[in-house]
Amino acid sequence: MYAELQLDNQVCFRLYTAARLVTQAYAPMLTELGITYPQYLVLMVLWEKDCQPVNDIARRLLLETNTVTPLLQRMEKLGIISRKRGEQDKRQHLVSLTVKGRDMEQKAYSLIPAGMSEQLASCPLKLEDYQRLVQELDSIINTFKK
Amino acid sequence: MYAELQLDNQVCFRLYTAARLVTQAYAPMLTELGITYPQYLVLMVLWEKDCQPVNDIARRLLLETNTVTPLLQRMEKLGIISRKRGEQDKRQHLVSLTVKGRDMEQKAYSLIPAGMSEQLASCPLKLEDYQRLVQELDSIINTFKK
DNA sequence: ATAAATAATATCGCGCGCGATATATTGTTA
DNA sequence: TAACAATATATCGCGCGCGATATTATTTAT
Repeated sequence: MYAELQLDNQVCFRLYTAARLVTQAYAPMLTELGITYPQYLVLMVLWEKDCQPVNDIARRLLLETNTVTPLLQRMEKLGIISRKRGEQDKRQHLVSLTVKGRDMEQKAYSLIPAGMSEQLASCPLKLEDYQRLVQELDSIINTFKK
Repeated sequence: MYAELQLDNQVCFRLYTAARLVTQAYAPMLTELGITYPQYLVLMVLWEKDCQPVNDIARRLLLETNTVTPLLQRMEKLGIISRKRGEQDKRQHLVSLTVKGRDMEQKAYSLIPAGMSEQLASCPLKLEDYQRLVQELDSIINTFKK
């Protein structure tokens, strides 16, 4: 019985579980939008700045391009983004929002903050707790990112 | 530009990213053990209490049985667990460690705490920060678990 | 005791993540 | 400028997670 190997002492298990459960909490709203959580992340990146190469999106999300490329292909099939080859650098694929993808921002804004805050009503954490949590998570992310 | 839809304001994106990156940090040690992170979670559950039905393992990890069943099937092929039908309840599949699975605890103990603390050396978080983080994550997990 | 409801596990399909590898384009260097 | 290295993206294979559904065994109700 090594304390270091007990499930109840694992930070990583809690991160893994919390991430899964919170992502699941997004599902009802995202289903209404017709997308998944990783697709929603891509949309947030593009809502902030449209027309970005695959690499920039991947770097922003700290994902590999071999994860992002198929994600973008599925989003293209859904008609929410389009891809075109870069003009000065023909290796790049520039990813842009379609009208449908751009219009989804309004609907997301009307669904997601309200939907999440409703579900978070019973969570005992206060604003300052979330702020500290964000800083702690950023410390961990910065420690492990390449 | 809705602040609520900006990537930098998302707790969930940080949970998702931190979970991925910390799980990746386990990979070198787990590769040496020949297992994945979810398989390591199952082993921790069984090291604590051997011979459990699929449901108990799934509940402990807050996973669905349709995730755990194939995970256990792969672990059985690896020779680290065995499954047998319950005697009083023949619907159950009781999962037990093999000798190989039990012996992996020693090796895990020699590899993982040291390997992780080495990688965490550059992380600015202190013991009390981790303790608070654990409590905050537990609040979130308890809010969203069924 | 038999039918219906419930429970435990398994199967299927799909979307990630990611290591490994391939392809095409650009940059660099001899 | 020809060879080589580096870069951007894509493809492939596999292991999750999970919604939906199926199968088998147990429990409950009639």
